[in-house]
Formats: sequence, C-alpha cells, structure tokens
Amino acid sequence: MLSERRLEVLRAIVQDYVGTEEPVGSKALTERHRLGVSPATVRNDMAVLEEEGYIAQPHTSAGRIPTDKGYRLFVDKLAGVKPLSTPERRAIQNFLDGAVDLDDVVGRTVRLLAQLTRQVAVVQYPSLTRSTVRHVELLSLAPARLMLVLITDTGRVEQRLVDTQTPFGETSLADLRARLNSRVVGRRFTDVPQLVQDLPESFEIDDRATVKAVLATLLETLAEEAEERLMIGGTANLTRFGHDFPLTIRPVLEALEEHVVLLKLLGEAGESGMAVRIGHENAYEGLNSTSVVSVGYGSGGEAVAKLGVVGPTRMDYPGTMGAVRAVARYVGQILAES
Amino acid sequence: MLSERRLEVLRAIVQDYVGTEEPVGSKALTERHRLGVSPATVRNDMAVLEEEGYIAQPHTSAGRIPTDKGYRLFVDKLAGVKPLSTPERRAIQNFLDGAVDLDDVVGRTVRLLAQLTRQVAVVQYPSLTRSTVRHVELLSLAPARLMLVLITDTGRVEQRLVDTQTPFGETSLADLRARLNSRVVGRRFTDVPQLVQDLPESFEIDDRATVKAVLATLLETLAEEAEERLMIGGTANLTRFGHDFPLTIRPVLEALEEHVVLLKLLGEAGESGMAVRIGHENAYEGLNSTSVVSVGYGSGGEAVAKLGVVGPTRMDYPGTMGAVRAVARYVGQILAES
DNA sequence: TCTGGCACTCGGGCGCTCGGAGTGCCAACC
DNA sequence: GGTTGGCACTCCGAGCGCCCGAGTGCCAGA
Repeated sequence: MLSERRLEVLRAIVQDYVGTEEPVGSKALTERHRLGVSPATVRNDMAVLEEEGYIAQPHTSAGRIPTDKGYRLFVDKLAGVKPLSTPERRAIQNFLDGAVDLDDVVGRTVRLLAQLTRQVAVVQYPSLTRSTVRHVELLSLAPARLMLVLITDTGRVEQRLVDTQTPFGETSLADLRARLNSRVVGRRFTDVPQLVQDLPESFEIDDRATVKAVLATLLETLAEEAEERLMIGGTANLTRFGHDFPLTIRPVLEALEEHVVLLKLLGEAGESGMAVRIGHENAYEGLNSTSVVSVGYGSGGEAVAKLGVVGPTRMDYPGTMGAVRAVARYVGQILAES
Repeated sequence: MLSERRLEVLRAIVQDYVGTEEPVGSKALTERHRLGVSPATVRNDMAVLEEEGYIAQPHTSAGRIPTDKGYRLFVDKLAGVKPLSTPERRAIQNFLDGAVDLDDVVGRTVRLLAQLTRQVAVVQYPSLTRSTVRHVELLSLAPARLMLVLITDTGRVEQRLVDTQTPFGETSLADLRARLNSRVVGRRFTDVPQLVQDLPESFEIDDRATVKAVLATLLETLAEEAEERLMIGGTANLTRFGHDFPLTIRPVLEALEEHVVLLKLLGEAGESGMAVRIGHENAYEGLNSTSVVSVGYGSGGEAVAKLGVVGPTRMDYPGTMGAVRAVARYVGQILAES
C-alpha cells in the first residue's frame, strides 16, 4: 500500500500532466503543489511509484507521466466527481428544454456533451428493450397485408408490414388490436412475449395463423436490438488529442464509425453508475489510447440507454465525469417529462 | 487561350502532384511524361501558367502545385470521368444488393463510396419533396385523435398525430382514407396540395374541420424538408489529408457535423449532372481547402436526393467522379427495384 | 520557338554544440 | 528510518552552420 504522501504525489502528477501535456519533474511538482517536502523526497517517491507501475518516463532523465494504471488509481481513489457550477447546470437545462422531439433531444445532448467536455460525445438512443409500449396499432393495407405500428414511451415509432396467408376481417382486426393493447400498453418490452403468449388460442381457428404472424412481427421488432442507434458529435475535438496526429487519431475515427463497437463499449458500463475505461482497459484496440466515460440515463429510475464521451487518457477525469453525470441526469428528466 | 502543350503540362502537373503530394518541377515532369520537349521549355510554359494563375510555387525555387483555378481547368477541360472497371461495378452491385431497408441502403452506400474514393462520403436520405406517395393511412387512436401515416416510394414512413375538435366517425374516416388515397397515391409530393385542395368541400359540413386538419398535417409533413437527413462515413480518410494536420482537419470535421451546411452544399449541385466544387469555390469557409464532388440520384429518371464526397483539393478527380457517378447510378437502381 | 547552359535560390537533412531539466545516488542530518 | 542538499550524469531539444540537390530564371544560340 502506498503512503498518503505518495498518493498525493501521484495526484499532483496526474493533475499537472493533464494541464500541461508535458512530463512533470520533481522540482516543478514541489513548486506548483504545496507538498511540504523537498524535490529529493519527491524523487524517491517517484521512483517507488514508477516501480509499482503507476507512472513512467518517456526516456531517461525526463519527467514522469501517468500510466493507465496510474490514471486508474487516480480515478478510483484520488479523484472525486467535480460537480458543475450552477450557471453550467442552468445552461444545460435551458438548452435541453428547447428540444422538440426525440431526435432533437439526442442531438442537443450530443452537442452539449461535446461542448462541455471538449471531447467526442456519444449518445445512444433510448433502447427499445428497456422502454414500455405506449400503443400498438394495426391496420390493413390490402386484403392480406397488415401494417403494425409500435409507439414507445420514449417517442420512438417502429412500423412493419405483415403478410398474412388469409384475409383478416375488420372486426377480427379491431378485436386483436383491442386485446393486444389492453395487454401490452404500459408494459416493458421484455415482458411482452409472456403477456401475449396465449393470445392466438382465444381466436377463431381460421384467424390464428394471422394472429401468430402479427405477434411474431411484434416480438421481432422488440427484439431487434441490433437497430440501436447512436449519435456522435464533437469529433473536431479530436484535433486537440496529441502531437503525433495521424497515428493516434485514425483508429479513433475508425472506431467511431463502428457503431457496433461503440454500442458494446457503452453497454459495458455497469447497469447503474458511471463507468470509466482507461486506455488498454478498452477491449477495442483502436481505442487503446483513449478513455471512455459512460453512464446510463433513463426517464424513470431505470436506465434506458447510455451516453458518454471518448477522449485521450490524459483527460480531466473529475470534470468529465461531472459533466457526463449531469447531462445524463438532465436528459433523464427531459425524457420523463415528455 | 493556352496552347495545347501548356494544357498538357498543366495536366501532367496535376496528375503528378495528386500522385506524389509534392511540388513538381520541370525536370521530373519531362522524365515522367513524354512531353517531347526539354525541361527548359517546360519551365517557360510553367512561368506562363503561373502568371495566369493556374499553378503556384510554395516558395521560390520549389516545384509548382496547381491552384484551385488550375484544378478547375483540369476538371473542365482536361479530365474525363474515369469509368470503373467491370469487377468494381460488379462489387458495387453485389454490395448494394444485399441491403434490406432504406437505412441499410444509405448505410451501405456511404461505406461503399468512402471505400472506393478513400475520402469522406456524404449521402442524403431520399428527400420527401421529390418522391411520390405510396400510401396514406389514417387511424383513430382516441375519439378526437387521429394518426396519419405516410408511406413514400423510397420506403420512408412518417407519422403524425392529428387532434380534432370533434369526434370523427369510422365510416367518415374510411371514406376520407379511400378518397385521399385515390387522389394522391403515386403522385409526387409537390403535386399533392393541388390534388387535395377541394377535398373538404365534398364532406358533410360537420366533418370539414377535421378533414382540413388532416390535410393540413399531411401538407405540413410533406413540406417539412428541414428534416432531411444525412449519413456520413469514411472520416478516417481525413488522416490522409495532408501534413499540417490539426489546422487542415479541424474545420472539416466541424463542417461535417453541420448537417445544414452539408445539405446546402449538396443542394448546390445542379439539378442533374455532377457538380465539383473546388477549394474556395465552396461557400462554407471551413471547406476552403477541400473539394466536394456531388451528384443527384433517384429511383426514376429524376433525382430524389444527392450524394457525394469531400476530399482534399488534391484529389484524383477523374477517379472520384467516376466512383461517385457509378454509385449514384446503382443506388438509383436499387431504389427503383424496392 | 525551342534548347542547352549557367548562375542563383532555397529548403531540408545532417552534424554539432550547448543549456536546461531531470534523474539517481550518497552522505549528512533530524 | 525518513528527509534533505549536493553532485555528477543523462538526454532531449533548440539553435546554428553547412552542404547538397532540386528547382528556377535568364540568355544566347540553333
């Protein structure tokens, strides 16, 4: 276990390095932070920290920079989450309040997050699996063709065509619509399969095939998590990444286009609470030089989707975490209101 | 007017510079191209070309690079559109054929275009204003609340809620639905307003307000061009942009996030035919060091949307134009089939 | 009008030096 | 034992001078 002072030294190193982007040495440290000890002592502490793998030297006789492990310790033990200032909070609320529909909410969120953190923001659209059904509509487009419209509590609308073997009467249709809605409205998507399981049996034998087809389509729509969408913003902030440009930035841009990867990444965030993945902790190789801060957000108590930012490992963790958390909270509120 | 040979020199300069990314000198030119004259002659020609503003020197005693004006002349007079090879065409077709829905078509198109041109691809979703109506559905969600669903020939579905003052009977609803569809199905959006103008008059006086409300919502949906969407891909190709990274790339990334700007940019492409905007020809300042190649695509003879690429002014114009044209053509086919 | 020759320019690469910041180690001190 | 000041050492990076090569402009001659 590291002594109190050594932790303090690590904290100072992280803070300075994040600020200056340059390796930090013992003398500079004692000058900028009131550690109460001499540079020589700090040097000894640094040697220990290096041995333990928390910091590293780019080359002999240079200052130290934190390693991924160092950042990890910093985030876990040394840094809190920096709450936003009141004006900042107010600005967030005002900005998000102006949103007119779901697309707009997500769009504003992504811009806001990118601006606050000066990093790349990623916002997942509220997922279908977690949300609840607001309404299911059925209508017949042609004798043997139905249209299924699903409206969710997060404002998303999905529609599918259902081809049926046999024509389906208007009365049967109305019947199905009514029964279906009475069972599923207000329920969570995950519960729907159970709730409609025995529905076909209560219909005339001739209609059962059609009912089954409709239900199959409905369940398929619900299950189609693959269609989870993302919005990304603030990519211009990548230019503030580092000095050795093309090499660092390219894989990140590539990763950002792989929405599947990003979704997986966000998904790894724990059910609740904030997740911080630092450097090599990211499974995806292209993001090995970045950190991802993500958190769930939701309209009720529960998370319906995730959002987060991607930035250099050398980032202001407390500030970023504060911004991410605050934005998630306000988006949740907005969704609950609408 | 420039002599034939001087044009040839300009062409050679453009080609070499695009290939090497380095200023090209007189000697290298005569070695790589069979111009049939000596370097000294080429030097004279270069001096003229420079005076006319087609090429420039980064600094004294360096080679020449084309100016925007030079590229313009090259594109207009010297370069054709390079057709794709047969295998390439086949690959495009195969790749696009696999698409399952509109989102998928656009997604595949953007990836394809980015890969073929090795640049940033931008694809606009088929616009509502140009396409035709496939079906209009009306259904009542509550006594005084209707839902309007619009299905377009490009596979897009838009839905709106309509609140009515008075309840609207099922028979009236079916009536309106039938009459509405008989008038507008297969028609272009722009023609719809005229076609439904006199519809309210043919209804009972009690229902007219509702009919008008429905029509108003329909027209509003049609008119809502603002909702035009874009998909962007291949941003990782920006890393191949140039040497002086952050400065060049930052404004481009910013521009790419301004979908409004991009839509305007694409919109500037002439009604039909390909548009090439070179460097400062782009109204948007952030794209002053890029060229934009765009073209309309559509399911019928007419364009329903645009697509294109954004790349450095130093790009392979014939190849890029060929790829853009080919992709647009195939996307059009795919849309027509579905 | 084209060509070869020539003097000139300039950027970039290479090697060198030098200073500053930083380190590790050691002996002394509390 | 932990802390400190001193000291020798390392190494990067900035600055400088140098030279080479590629390129140019100009001119006289074919």
